[in-house]
Amino acid sequence: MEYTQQSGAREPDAPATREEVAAALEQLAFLAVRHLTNRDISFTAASTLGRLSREGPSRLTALATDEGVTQPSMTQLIQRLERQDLVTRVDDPHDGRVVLVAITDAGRELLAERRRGRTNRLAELLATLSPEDEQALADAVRAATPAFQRLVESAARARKSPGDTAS
Amino acid sequence: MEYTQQSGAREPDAPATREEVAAALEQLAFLAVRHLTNRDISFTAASTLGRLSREGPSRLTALATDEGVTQPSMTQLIQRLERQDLVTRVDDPHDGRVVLVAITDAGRELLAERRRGRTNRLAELLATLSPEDEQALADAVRAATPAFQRLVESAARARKSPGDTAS
DNA sequence: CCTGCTTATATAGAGGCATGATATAAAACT
DNA sequence: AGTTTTATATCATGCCTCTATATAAGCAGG
Repeated sequence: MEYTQQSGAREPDAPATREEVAAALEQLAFLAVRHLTNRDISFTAASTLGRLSREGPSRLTALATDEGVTQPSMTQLIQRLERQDLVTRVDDPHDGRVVLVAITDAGRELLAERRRGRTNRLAELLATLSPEDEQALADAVRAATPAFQRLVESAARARKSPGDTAS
Repeated sequence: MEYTQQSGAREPDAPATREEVAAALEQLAFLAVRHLTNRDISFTAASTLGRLSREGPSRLTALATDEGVTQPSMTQLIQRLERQDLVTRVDDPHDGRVVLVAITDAGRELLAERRRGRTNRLAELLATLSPEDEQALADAVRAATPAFQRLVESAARARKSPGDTAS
């Protein structure tokens, strides 16, 4: 714990505190969840499909740990996705225990479809803003992207080695 | 549909497109769900509690429509929250049909606890960044906040009057 | 007052999604 | 060969959501 927990009133020119950034990111997250979420498949399902799309066929247990769910949860999820023809299962010739899960073309199409839907909804939302606001938002996104990218990577690492404060 | 759907290659100095903003928000949503989510209660449960905290006792049906779930879903959710002593139900003296749902002190405490947890986790994450990255993120958040605030309000209005493209 | 319409909430049944505990089977290691 | 470890599956349970339907209170007209 090396950050300082500030809670008093701030001067007008003071830099944004971590708490400010946290609050803003939180609000952003709520917006994202409420307006960019498709109801068709679950978050874990979408995330797993995306992973299979990026990284190719994977073992069940690897998927489970990467997605942060238990192995039985992943088994069930894969069974459902299989029923929907979004993934297929192939036995590993080198190891009779493992099952390799691979995304199907239908799975890829679903991912693309979801992405289109999200982008369109967001575009509609952005279209309600004034051009100045939209520009400000776009500039901020541009400016923040590299740092945010590293934040996401750091977060991914944090998941692997759980030095977290228990929650 | 008055926005233009751009999809070609972009010049290096081109302004951020809506697709870029969408991608950024998407990544943020993933980060949020993976790292800012407490497993104790669901998203809808937390959001409903927050609403009850902000807006005071409300009818079941009003909560359902505001949260975008069906009335039976809200009935069940409230039943669960009631079992956990996070909300209470009071009969409306003016209308024998309605049940007013109110947050309890325990509910408020849970909200505060969750917020503390999220902020702390995010602060830890931010602390892993270089000072430059953290500054960049803070500056971007500051710059984007007013526009983003209006975006959130616009989004809230959009939920009320569903002129959406079906998804 | 009684019939019928609307509104507010509840119940029933089904499926997705997660869990912990446990079973099975293949691989690996004495 | 026997034991342990690894990979996956199954079971029972609970949350969360849905659609369809039931109950019950308010409301309107005869």
